[in-house]
Amino acid sequence: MDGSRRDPDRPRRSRPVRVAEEIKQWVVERDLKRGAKLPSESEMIGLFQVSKGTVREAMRILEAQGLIVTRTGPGGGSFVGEVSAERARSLLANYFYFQDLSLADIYQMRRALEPELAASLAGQLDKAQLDELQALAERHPQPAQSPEEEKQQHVASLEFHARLSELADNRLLGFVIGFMARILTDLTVYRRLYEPPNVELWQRGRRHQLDLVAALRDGDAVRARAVMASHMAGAEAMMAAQEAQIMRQFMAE
Amino acid sequence: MDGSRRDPDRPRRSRPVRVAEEIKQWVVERDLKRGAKLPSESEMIGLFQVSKGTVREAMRILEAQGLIVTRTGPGGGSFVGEVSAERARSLLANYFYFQDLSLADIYQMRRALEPELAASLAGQLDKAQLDELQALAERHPQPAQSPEEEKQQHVASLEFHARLSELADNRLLGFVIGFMARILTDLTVYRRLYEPPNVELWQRGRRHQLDLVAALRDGDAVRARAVMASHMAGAEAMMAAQEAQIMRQFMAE
DNA sequence: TAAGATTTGTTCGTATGTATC
DNA sequence: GGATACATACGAACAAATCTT
Repeated sequence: MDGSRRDPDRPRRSRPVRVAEEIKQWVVERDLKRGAKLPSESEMIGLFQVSKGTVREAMRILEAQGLIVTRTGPGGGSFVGEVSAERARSLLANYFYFQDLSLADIYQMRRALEPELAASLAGQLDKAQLDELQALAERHPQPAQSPEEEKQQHVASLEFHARLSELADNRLLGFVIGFMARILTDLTVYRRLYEPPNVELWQRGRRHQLDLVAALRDGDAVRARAVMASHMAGAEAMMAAQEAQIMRQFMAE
Repeated sequence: MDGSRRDPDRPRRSRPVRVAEEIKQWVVERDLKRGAKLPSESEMIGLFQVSKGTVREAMRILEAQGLIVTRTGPGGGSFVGEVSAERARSLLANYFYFQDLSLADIYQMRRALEPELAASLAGQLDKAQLDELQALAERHPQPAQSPEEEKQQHVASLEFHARLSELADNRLLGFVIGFMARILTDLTVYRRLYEPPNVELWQRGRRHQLDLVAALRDGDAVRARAVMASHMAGAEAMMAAQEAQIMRQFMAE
């Protein structure tokens, strides 16, 4: 009887992967914070009794996950590096590359979450933040003259939502909304989305953003929520005309 | 004048990282699907004119992101591998390790999303799925006798929500809810969460799950949404007693 | 069962690049 | 500019896993 036979479904983890896990644990155990220095390559070789190549593969694994950053030169080495929101979005986008998301799916989420964000932001922002949002909303006062301009304006509108998401106190709520804004932006930039410019709906959208900033300024959560809900309903109607579109792209880092 | 000076803020990307990006693009350009074979190590060496070590580091990067899997032996090599939901959750958890999420944040999201999921599932499930959910809800008919048992029951309850999330047609909605269920499960298992067993609230939660399955069976979206909303309100009250808890752990793969 | 073929896995020695002092 | 301390990259050799015969 050999109890140590491994499950053939779960392939044997290679040494670099195991070393990466050990390093991760090594960091967690010591509760190292962002910027803390990890042992050097040669120290790792001694610590884990593996060759340089194996250590380097392990480091690349951690680096790909955004957990460490590496610098050359004296005083260089590997350091604990906070995973950036941008990297997290990229890694998550890889997952949805295979998932056949539709625009309807995204708008179902936005309908549920964006009003919540709007309400939670009322009365929480300082003047500079409110002014910045207002400036974003006030760009492109004129209706688009060409499909290209239309595209730009739509990206700008999504930027408004992305900025809003960064201000969220609830980082999970902010991340999910920012993630959706990014997907929609990529779709707008790389694909032709919103082909038929709909001037009237566009104007309503712009109006909504300005109304929202006003409500946030007044600290009126109820109105902020209502305005955003109405905005989402309008945007969704804009989508309804579009075919169900599939996300199918690796998104660059 | 040297126009090719690089920005010192954005460190030079190492060769393995660049090769990984090229391979990724190589795959996207050819629209390779899950299971498609990539060039062998030796072919990569020729293709990108780099050493074996560099190729291997590049492969580890892609592997860490879940984009490829690798097998040894004849017929082995690297293959396009769909990113699993489990891996996506792990990678995202790495991000939130640094983000100071509170239980209040998670429950704000659940309040907004779980009722939406419940409503969208009404009338969409077959008998086997409904029976499975019912079986999950019917576990632990008796109130917990010990803190340990209490913990087990709470994990089981979260399993109900996790299973529900897998059934979602909207993969983004399902993923986010599943992610939260996982975080809460980890917190329950690794930390002492819900220390004071509250029998009454627990019973209400169990009742809600059974009511929800019944509503789903009837295809009654309105009732499903209402039941879930009530369930979330109850669960949140359960949380209110708890201190604001911080997520602070790398979550294992 | 055993041998051979194929492909990834791991090590080591050496050389080069890069940033600091 | 030179010395120093790191990571980066290469190439050759050997080990291990796995499929075929």
